[in-house]
Amino acid sequence: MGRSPCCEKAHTNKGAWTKEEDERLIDYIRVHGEGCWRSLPKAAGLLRCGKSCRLRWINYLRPDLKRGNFTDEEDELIIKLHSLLGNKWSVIAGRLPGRTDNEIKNYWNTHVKRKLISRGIDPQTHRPLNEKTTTATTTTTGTTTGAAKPTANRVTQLNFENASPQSISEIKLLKSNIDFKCSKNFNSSFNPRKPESVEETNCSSSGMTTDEEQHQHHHHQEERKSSHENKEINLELTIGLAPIRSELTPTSSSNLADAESKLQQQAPYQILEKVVTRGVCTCCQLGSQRSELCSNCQNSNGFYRYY
DNA sequence: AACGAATCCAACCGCGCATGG
DNA sequence: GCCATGCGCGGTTGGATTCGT
Repeated sequence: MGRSPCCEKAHTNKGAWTKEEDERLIDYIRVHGEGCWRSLPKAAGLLRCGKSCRLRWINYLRPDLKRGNFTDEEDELIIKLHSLLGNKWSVIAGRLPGRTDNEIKNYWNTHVKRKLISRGIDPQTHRPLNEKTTTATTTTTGTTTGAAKPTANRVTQLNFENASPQSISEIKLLKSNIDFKCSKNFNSSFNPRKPESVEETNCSSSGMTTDEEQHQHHHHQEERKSSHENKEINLELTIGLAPIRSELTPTSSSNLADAESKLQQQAPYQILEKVVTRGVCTCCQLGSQRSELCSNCQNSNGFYRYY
């Protein structure tokens, strides 16, 4: 039952890394490159599990890491991206060169949360703390800095038992603007550590389901959920743009103006305005760690494709 | 100076996804 | 289609450090 352990724990070191271990790991990766983390420790002569090596490299040893305090610009960017993406630290990290998901996550929990609260903004919803948009009560435990409670759920469950019909319809409307992770293609293509798939699936129409298929899929999901959602909506906050994307994948430049105006209508995610007006495709904004823009996204009229 | 509280952050853990046999 | 495996992600932990009294 269950998966086999990632390594033989009895023979691995744990805890803080020594300088010697760091050097061994750096030397090995310098020669052989990243990857094959499972076999790396043995090959490099390290008594660590592969996961541990990977983490140490990604979060601490990578040469392109930027150390030191976050700038105000980085601060604001993190807040904006979090309002868009939620706790997708790796995606957010993809937009902050030299920063790791772990670093951003820690920074968020220790600094940014507090900053937002002091501004009267709910760090989870990015709405004013005293705003009552619905009578819904979230079951996510409100965590204060450094006092994270063990909530294994990655899904925000909302209880709508006491919600008014108007609130429920508002929520449904919002929900219809949100992709409930219904498109696996989109999800996997969002992985910043797989830029090739970003380009293949996001930046070209090939390899994607058609708009019609996506609508049907979405519709079926809606039907399945509809009998339950008055009481409890499973509001998966991970990615919020697939339906928008399907509308906005422009096939001609004439569609771009429509696309832009539609994007700007997505009121709950006003941050999109900024993404759009910056004139950079979301695939490059969010997905790719490469500094240059993906060529498939560029259009002759100066716009980029949005997803 | 001493002590407890608060904070920071590197590292660990467990789960989900992708992939290949 | 099923299963095993590897990797990556997000949540959490706990030791180290800083702060306040």
